[in-house]
Amino acid sequence: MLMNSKHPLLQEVTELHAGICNGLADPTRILMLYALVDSPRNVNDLTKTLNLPQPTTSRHLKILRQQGLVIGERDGLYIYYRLADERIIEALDLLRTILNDRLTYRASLVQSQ
Amino acid sequence: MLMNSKHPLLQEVTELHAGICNGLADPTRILMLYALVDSPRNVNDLTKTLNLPQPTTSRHLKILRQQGLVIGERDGLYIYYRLADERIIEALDLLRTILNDRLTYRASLVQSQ
DNA sequence: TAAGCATATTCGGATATTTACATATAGTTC
DNA sequence: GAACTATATGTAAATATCCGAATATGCTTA
Repeated sequence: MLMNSKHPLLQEVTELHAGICNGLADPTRILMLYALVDSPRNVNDLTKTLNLPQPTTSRHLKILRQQGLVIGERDGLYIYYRLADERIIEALDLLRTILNDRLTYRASLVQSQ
Repeated sequence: MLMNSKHPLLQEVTELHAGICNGLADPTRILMLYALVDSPRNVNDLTKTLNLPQPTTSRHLKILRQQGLVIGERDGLYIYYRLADERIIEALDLLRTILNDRLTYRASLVQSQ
């Protein structure tokens, strides 16, 4: 059961919860997270894959890091980023499925006209 | 498999995907969605439950509507809002679980000091 | 320690988001 | 149609976000 919104702890946890969602709320960051599904990648690698200026990659990675969505580990010259938790992708997939269903439904409406 | 980020369709779908996440990326809206789990609620009801000014409630509901997260249906004087899809809560729960695990882990570190 | 590559940060401007307060619209009932 | 209740929108201020360009930092190897 959900507590009253004035409850301080719930408030704080909900803010963290929203913060995680906020980390996901950008197309570039979503592409980044999916790019990390198979294996860790370094910044340069991501930069090329996503076709971005390198500072932009770093900035988005910082946000993902701050929200605990990715973990970066340095190996010599490179910093390899990986997903902090596989369930992030599960959640993204779930939302993407909702979206797909919606788009498919719209497409079927067009079809039947 | 993920296509190149230059692909126009992927780009568009990913923007919609990010839009959905953006709809979830606010503590008030998260509380709203959870408040709708058991049954539809009208604006006044939500306003009181969440302890908000009524225009604030309406504005957040508008965003949730635009992202297809809730559906509002008028019944006479009231507009009842309900979740557009149960999987929204599934996704939120999944993310909340990740958060809980993280917080629990931190708490256990404190405990063992 | 100098050079070089990988990554991060800073700064600026443009744009978007959130909120409060006031006001408007929509539907109902008398 | 006037009064009333429920909901939505306009406006303005505060705050946050995003990006490009320039620059800084970190690590490695010579």
